[in-house]
Amino acid sequence: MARPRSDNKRLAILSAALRTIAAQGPGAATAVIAKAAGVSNGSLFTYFETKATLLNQLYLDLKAEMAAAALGGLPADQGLREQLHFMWVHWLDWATSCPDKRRTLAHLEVSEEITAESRETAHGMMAGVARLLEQSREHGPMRAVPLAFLLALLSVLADTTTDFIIRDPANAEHHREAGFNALWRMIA
Amino acid sequence: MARPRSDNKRLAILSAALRTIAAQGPGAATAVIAKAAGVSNGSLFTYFETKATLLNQLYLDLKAEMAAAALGGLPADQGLREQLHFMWVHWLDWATSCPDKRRTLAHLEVSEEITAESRETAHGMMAGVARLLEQSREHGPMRAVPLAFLLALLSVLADTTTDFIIRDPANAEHHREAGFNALWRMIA
Amino acid sequence: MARPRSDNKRLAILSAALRTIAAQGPGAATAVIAKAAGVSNGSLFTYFETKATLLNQLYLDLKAEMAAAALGGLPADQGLREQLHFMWVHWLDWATSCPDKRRTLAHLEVSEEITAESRETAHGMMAGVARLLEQSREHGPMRAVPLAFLLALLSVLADTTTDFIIRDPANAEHHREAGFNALWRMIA
Amino acid sequence: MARPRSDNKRLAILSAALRTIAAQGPGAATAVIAKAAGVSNGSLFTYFETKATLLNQLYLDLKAEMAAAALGGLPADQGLREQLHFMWVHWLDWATSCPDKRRTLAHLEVSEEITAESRETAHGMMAGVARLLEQSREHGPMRAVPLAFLLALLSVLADTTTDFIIRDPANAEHHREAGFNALWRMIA
DNA sequence: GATGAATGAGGCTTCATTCAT
DNA sequence: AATGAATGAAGCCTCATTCAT
Repeated sequence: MARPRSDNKRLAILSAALRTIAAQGPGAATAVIAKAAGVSNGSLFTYFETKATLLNQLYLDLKAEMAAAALGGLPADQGLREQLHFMWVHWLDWATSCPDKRRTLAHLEVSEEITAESRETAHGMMAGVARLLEQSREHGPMRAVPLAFLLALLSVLADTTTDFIIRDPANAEHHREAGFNALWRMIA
Repeated sequence: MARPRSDNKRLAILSAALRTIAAQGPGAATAVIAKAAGVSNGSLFTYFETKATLLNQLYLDLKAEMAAAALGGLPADQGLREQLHFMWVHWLDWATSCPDKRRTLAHLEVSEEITAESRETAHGMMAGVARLLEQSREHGPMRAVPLAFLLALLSVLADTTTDFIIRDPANAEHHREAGFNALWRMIA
Repeated sequence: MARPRSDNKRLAILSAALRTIAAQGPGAATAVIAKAAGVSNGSLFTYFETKATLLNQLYLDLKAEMAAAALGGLPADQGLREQLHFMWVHWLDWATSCPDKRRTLAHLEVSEEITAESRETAHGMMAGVARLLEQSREHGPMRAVPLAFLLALLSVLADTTTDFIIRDPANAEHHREAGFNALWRMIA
Repeated sequence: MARPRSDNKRLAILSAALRTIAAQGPGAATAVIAKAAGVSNGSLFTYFETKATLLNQLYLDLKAEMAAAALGGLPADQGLREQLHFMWVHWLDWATSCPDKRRTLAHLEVSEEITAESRETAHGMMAGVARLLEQSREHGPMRAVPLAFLLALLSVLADTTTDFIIRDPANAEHHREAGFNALWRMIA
């Protein structure tokens, strides 16, 4: 099977999967996703060999988008705290402004269908974040723990903070800063 | 009087569900769970009206067990930091010593099948932890954030730390303390 | 298995079956019937070897009761038309006053579970009605058709008339007489 | 364009349902019907959303066919008695020549699965018969009873007569005329 | 005998994937 | 390549009947 031609269709499927999974979880039927994409039942399988393939791709796309949002435009000329704060703000902005993406990502993160390889790749996308973290903690109390540990902590902190912002958007900025300060106290 | 409903069997089903879901996720077939419990296909449904019922029950049991582990034997006569540390240690001990329970709980936590009511009940089980947290942060930098936020942070910190201990058991104690110190820096 | 002792229980089951089947059709679960009878699940099967046995017994009981209602107190000293009218009135009275019995009988009449033998036996219960019919049509236009045909016609006439009485009870007497007159015109 | 939904297959399923239900009643398993239709288990559900849908469709089809048989080619230029007789003959011809259809229709008529709407629609198909009946009874003894009552009587008369023809086909014509004469005496 | 738990064969329906058009 | 019908393996749950207590 050659590479299918229409990139549009491929993207439509990915986007439909995003919306559908946000609403129904990863158990959403491929037929439903296809219909949401305006594409036939069977076409889905010319673009993605398998439902798992689609899920993994979606996972990687979302992770990449999230990483890009977090890392884009980092003010390299400023202090570490400012850079980390910048990243934090953009990460949370992304997460709170696309609740579907966040929700779907949360679903996929715990899905059995996502392969170890995908998780590996996704991990790599956060290299920039990791680097920033590495520098930030260099002289701090967590200078000796595995970096991966720190990264995981950052991730769940961001996630939890996002939850609270979504639940109580009136105090978005307040929660955001509280979360960041907690993070900074932890590592620096 | 007829054969009484056997508590053993009930527990066997719960335990089989635990093991099976740890391995296959909440999508595990009831038939598989039944067989793992050494019970007939239909018997499962005399003990649990529905698959969802079983899942919710399992969720509540695990939560209760976790809360009990975390809160049992709290040294009320010691300082807050000591008490919180005590809780932290016992919580992580429980989580690292029953990886299946932890894994299953993680699965259920994000499952669509768990009702709001169950989550509510589970939340109530953590009241003791919440109280401890409340006192610990009373004069600290997070004295103004919603307690629920703090509780959530504690929970994901514990979870993440557990992950690292399981992945690298040789340094269990080290990770455990690193996690606790991070927590304490955050809140106190 | 010896003859079980409690006739009460046997009757309770029969009566529960009557009510339950009226409401849910012959597909009603034996467990439901047992519970309605205030009897255990398994007891039902010490009184009736099989669900089919129960259904057939119920069928026969209802048929017998209906026949008895129709034939009881027949004024043997009066004319044929009067006797047939008497029977007609009592038949319809019975049918309209116990809608559950009628409904259940209708269900059983078309059930696959009722054996040919039961139908035979039930047929025999209508011998009195048949005799009356035989005499009534003796010199009429239907003197040559099989008696069974006539009996069947009488039966469906009565049934249909009952339907209309139940649907429009305000004109019960009117429908009843219209039905009888139609019958009489047909046969005499 | 994909393989179009095959009318053949649809009809095969309907026909298999007809045969299977005639033999086993409306409790017949969808799997059995599918196999009888030479179709996969799941295909049945691409043609009929639900077992109930299939049953209702079958009911309507049979009713329509029966009505068409009864009303087709009505000699409008002849007297009422002749027209009614014509209808009677054709109705009975249809019923006796397709015993399966008749049997299945009888089963469906009393099934819980047939919706009120289907019954309504089916009722409408008999409008032609109703009209004929209306005219026939206009000056007769039943001129005052509800037309629906008459229609019901006609229906059970036809049904009962069919039974006897099937049971004793040697005297088909005889039974047929006896039935018709009884009907005519009743209404005209 | 009475009870109700235990059994396991189906029943209906969904769904990922394949295949004819 | 696109379509959507076809497939059949599960999945959850029901239920008549049996059996331990």
